[in-house]
Amino acid sequence: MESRCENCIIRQFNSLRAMSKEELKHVSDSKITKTVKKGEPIFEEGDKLNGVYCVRNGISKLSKLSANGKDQIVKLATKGEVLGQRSVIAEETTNLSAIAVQDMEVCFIPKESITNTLQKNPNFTLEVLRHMAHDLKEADDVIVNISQKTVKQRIAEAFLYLKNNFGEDEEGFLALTLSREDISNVVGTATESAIRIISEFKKKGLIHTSGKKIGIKDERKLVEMVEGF
Amino acid sequence: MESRCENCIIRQFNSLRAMSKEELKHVSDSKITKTVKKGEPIFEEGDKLNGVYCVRNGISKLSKLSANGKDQIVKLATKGEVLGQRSVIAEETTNLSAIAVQDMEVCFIPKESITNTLQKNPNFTLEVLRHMAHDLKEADDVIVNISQKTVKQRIAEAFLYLKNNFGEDEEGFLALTLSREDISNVVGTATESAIRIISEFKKKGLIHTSGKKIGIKDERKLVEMVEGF
DNA sequence: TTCCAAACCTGACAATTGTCATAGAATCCC
DNA sequence: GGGATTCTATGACAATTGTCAGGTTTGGAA
Repeated sequence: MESRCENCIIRQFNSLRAMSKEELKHVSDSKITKTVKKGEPIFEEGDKLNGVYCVRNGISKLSKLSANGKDQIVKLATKGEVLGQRSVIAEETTNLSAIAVQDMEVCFIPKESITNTLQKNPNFTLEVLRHMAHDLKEADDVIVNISQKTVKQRIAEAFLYLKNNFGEDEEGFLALTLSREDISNVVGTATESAIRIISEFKKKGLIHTSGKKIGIKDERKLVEMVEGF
Repeated sequence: MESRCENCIIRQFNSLRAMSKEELKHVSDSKITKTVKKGEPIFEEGDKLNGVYCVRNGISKLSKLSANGKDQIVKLATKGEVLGQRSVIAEETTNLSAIAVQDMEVCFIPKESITNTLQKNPNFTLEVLRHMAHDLKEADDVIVNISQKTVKQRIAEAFLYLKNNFGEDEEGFLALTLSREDISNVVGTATESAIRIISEFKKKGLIHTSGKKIGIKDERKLVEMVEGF
């Protein structure tokens, strides 16, 4: 069991790689490793976070509750991503809930380690800034997609996204299995609509399913659908 | 005519305030002040930006073209905001177009001044980071609103937003007058739908209009509508 | 294994929204 | 000032999407 941040490979994927040896050591000494079971929250909307969570394993959905009682999933975060950064930097309660969609292993890093380094190590700050710039661009893309594409297109796009970002298992099913409700919360539609469209895709031979698992059968047609043909 | 950044009040509202005297001097020496007429672009989606633009006056819409040929307005930027930061930091072409919706005065700041300072002045970097964290949160909110609220609710919300952020003129009309098309691009709907709903609001006495100008008449009802009553 | 709850699925219908067509109003430019 | 162009407005209709109301299946706990 690898328990020192200095030796943690995950670090290479996020802004922690810009930390100095000493800073990392400090982080490692103060961090707490936690396991989170599927369905359990890491934190919830409105929480005041005392640190950030570095994802070592598993996948989390970041969602926000809307006035009508439905969750909107804003992002899916996987290994290497750091959750709660925005909230710690802005010194605000978090605007999102983070809930595990798979069993997870995360490292809690107290905010002092982060804020100290932010003030002293410009490379680290810049690295964090770059990550946030990337997130912001992705958020802009989501806005455009959600407002200008039909539900059908958004669902097709979601499947392609899942394949490209989380891959497939040996049998050709998407490695990340989401419930129909989660899918509908990603694309921002009613669960029934999502189910209906999934059935339609199955009938048309675009995908195949086995229980909750979904496999992509005709990627090209899905791409065409996303692009509006 | 105030032309030195050191003396520019606008600076107090953005991350430039975290710059040192010398850094500001350098920025001031290298900046170029431009005027942009209503309807003209400051930059367009896909441009490689050689710097950022600090808004001294006027308002710009930040938009992105979707596959179906419609623009989606992602943000309205006013006095004090810095445009193009994300793109310069991520060293990518810009993902958004910035077009003036009012006559504007902007200062172009070459990216070297920015990137140099980012590497040397952690306070500045942190300040930029805070601003971006704020933008990201706002983007999350937009995602939830657009996907979970009806067009009617989003239009009501847009009017309230315009009032709160840009104020009203002496006669009680919203100070920022947008075309019906821009309004529809803010809320992500067809222009005809936006027009229809505006007419409906007028009939119900929620707003009054005079040409393109729109004034809020019954703010409480609008708020209730946004919240789903 | 069996039972229960949760998740999935489908139909019927209504509400919302987009599209197309057309006409009037405002604005710009010569 | 007048004509062209763009913006606003409205009707009619179709397509999309949401809601409600049932079913069936699945998965996990007792």
